[in-house]
Amino acid sequence: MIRRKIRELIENKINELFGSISDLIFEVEKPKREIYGDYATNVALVLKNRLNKSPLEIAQKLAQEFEKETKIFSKIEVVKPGFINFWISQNYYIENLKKILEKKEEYGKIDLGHGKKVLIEFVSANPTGPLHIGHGRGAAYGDSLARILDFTGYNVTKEYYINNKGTQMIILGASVYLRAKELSGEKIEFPENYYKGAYIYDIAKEALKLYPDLLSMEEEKAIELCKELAIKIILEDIKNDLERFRVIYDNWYSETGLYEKNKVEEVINYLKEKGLIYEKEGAIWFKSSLFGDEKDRVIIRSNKEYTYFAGDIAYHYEKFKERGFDLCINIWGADHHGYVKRLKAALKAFDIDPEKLQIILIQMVNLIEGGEIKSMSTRQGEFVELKELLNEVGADATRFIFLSRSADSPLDFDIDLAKKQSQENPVYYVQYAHARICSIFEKAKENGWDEFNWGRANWEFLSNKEELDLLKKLDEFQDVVESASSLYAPYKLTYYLLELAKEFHEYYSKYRVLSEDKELTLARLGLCMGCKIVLKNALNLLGVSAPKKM
RNA sequence: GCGCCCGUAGCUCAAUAGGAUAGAGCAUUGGACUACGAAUCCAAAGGUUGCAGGUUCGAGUCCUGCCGGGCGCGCCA
Repeated sequence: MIRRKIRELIENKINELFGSISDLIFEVEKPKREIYGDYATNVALVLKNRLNKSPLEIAQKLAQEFEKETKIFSKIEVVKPGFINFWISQNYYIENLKKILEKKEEYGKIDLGHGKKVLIEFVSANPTGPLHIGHGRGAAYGDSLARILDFTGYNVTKEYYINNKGTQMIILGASVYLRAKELSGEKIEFPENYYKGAYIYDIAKEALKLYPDLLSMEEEKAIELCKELAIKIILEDIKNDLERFRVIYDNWYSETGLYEKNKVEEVINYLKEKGLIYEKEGAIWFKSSLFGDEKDRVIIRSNKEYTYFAGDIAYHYEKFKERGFDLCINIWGADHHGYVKRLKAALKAFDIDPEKLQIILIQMVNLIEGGEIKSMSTRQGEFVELKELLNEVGADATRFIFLSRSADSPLDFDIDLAKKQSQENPVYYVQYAHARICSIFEKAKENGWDEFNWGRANWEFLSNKEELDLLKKLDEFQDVVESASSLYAPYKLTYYLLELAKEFHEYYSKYRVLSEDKELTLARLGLCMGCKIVLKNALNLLGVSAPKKM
């Protein structure tokens, strides 16, 4: 938070001293080395060209002004090329601790979104099989991002788009139908492109139970029934897994619904009027190449089937033009990146600013088992299900691991390591810090503390280096929240948690919180409570629990 | 062939919109429990940031070209 304050202060002073300067981009950063202070800015270096003065001279002038702010700064220095280094007064950090104790679960909130309506669409796996490990990463990412954006003042809706239309669904139905035949003793030949997973048998059994005369029906009708049943069962299974993974959606949006409402037709007609549609070789094409796509795309195939893209155009048209979202965030697997340009092209055709659609591509997940990479394919029925991770690893460790990497980085999920409840598994390191603090408070109660009146605490007792470091770390939380939100980067919080937990564990092993000295104890308990609150708030943004005992 | 992502310590990854002497964890080695939970802590060691140029006060970060890896390039989703 102090970082934001310093930034504002700099902006104000520049205005006073040099007049308003447009598009000024400068940094307020935490230097890597302590000798450069708690924070530093490069603003004088950036201003050099604008003001045609030496950076040192500019820095000196600004520093003089900042020295007046004795409540915030304890020391200010101008160095070498023109950096200004700031040391923050302990008093500031104490005030921040008081704020934490007062705000509790509200601490760290910051209004970046100003109530902007944002839709986060994620997972959206086709209901052709259970969720696997790759979907899990998208689920953890999308849900955590939703929590972070909500925490930072956005009005967030979480949505799952169900692709329940098209050839894949027919194949799904036919797969079930064939398995039903097989189960009834018929000899079958199972085509290469059908769904081979074991779950298809389960659905087939269910179909036979529900429709005893299934196999004597007209085949087309039987497949249709199998399809409907399969979608229903698989979707329930998906919902169930996601719930166990603590991912709760606001909407489950059906693709077929778009067609029932004639949305797709409407949107295609609109494009037709604009002259962006043409017919070639029996198919209907959209001139996406006019809007930055590599080539035009088919939206209605020559067999009159709509492509997935057709539905997606209508879906996104509706998101912006009818449902009124200011920002839409789609979270896709990186293997879909080729699709980005055509969807943005569609938005441009509707005069929707393509920047309003943020597509976040998440790199693949490699499953490591026994030290080897296992390959996965839904069609072949070879994949590790999310369910398996939930059963064997648990939601907390699974989420933490998924959220420990930037989306750009492929993730190796070592299932053996994830299962271990040991130091190699970082989630426990963080949770343990929280549990330890809870345990201290339990002990304190045993020792006769029945209430903690922070208002009466004498914070001067927090005078060790480790205590000041912790106070600084707690203040930093607000900056981390801000960057996690504006960069769509939940992993920033994961790293922050590990750092905070580390500093707490160090402190814990070096100093005793509970002692005969009541005043010292109360101050240290206050610091512990601050850590507990921040740990819990940060964990909550990842959707990971903060246990009292482990 | 074209497009997107990536290349940092033995391994897995950070490095905050270009900042100062590139940091963690794991693994390795050696230490610390009769006091709030040892799922913890302390210490040691580990690097030509894939290669070569360029941009500037300053490059792991930006530009160009190579090398290596992943993923795409359908009237599939």
